[in-house]
Amino acid sequence: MLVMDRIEAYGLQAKLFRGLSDESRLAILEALRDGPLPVGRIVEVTGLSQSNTSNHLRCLSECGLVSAEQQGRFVYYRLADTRIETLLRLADDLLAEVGRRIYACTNYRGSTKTDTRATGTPAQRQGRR
Amino acid sequence: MLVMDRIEAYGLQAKLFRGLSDESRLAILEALRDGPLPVGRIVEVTGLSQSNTSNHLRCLSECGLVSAEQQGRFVYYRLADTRIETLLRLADDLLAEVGRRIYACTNYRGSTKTDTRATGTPAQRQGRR
DNA sequence: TCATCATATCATTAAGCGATGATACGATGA
DNA sequence: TCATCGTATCATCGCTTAATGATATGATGA
Repeated sequence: MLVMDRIEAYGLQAKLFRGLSDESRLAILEALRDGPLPVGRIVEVTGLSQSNTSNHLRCLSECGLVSAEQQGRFVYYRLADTRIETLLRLADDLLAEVGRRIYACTNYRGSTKTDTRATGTPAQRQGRR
Repeated sequence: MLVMDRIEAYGLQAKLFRGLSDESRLAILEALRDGPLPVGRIVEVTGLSQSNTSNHLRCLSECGLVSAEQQGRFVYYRLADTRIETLLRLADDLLAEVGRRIYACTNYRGSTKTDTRATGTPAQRQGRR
């Protein structure tokens, strides 16, 4: 069977991986590994701006990667499926082997860029408070 | 430990997932599941253009997802690690559950777009030959 | 009701990145 | 050596999309 005939199917996989292909979203998912958190807490932990965090959460939520639950004026987010963790761990395993090469891969500037969130690195911002 | 302190680490994961977040590259990886193939064969199977295929192969190769081996004037590509297959299968599992939502997710136009490779869909192009 | 807090939305901007077409490279056989 | 085949490279273009700042929405308590 020609792969071509099923190329449409890759759209979904591509979307899933695209959702996971952003440092900020990965940081959010990681933050949620230990359990549900309200948005404000996610903002603190990740160092992302409030609107940026909210945008990413909407993205993750619409894609079914996280789920939301309102409690009072807080909205708690949690990982929607345990397999998301599994996927992330498997990626870690793979990275243990090919990580060095991926690091050297210049096709995607995403991870090599100087951090553009707010000003300076998250660590720097943390120090400034 | 604040996730923030390790945010740099997500760069690698992000890159890995970004490498997997493209329909064309997924099609190429799928094509290589059954064993090594020369570039020309990949071009046929996926319906991608030659230069486009070559570009993606370079990307995948530099990131360590596929490996290349020259044989005569052909260059055979293969999956570099079995865990790549595992990762793709796990993604399939996850998609079985959240696939519908991801399909409805409009944050990424990538997979919903009308196919812009060459003219028309790959299937249409195949029929034209 | 009003002020405030927590979160969401939106327009804008700048950069990322995939596809293409032309061209270069390198191996092979005549 | 020359023509050809298989593959790689490169510049260019247009769409995609992450981040920001301002603003809106909605819940809560005084």
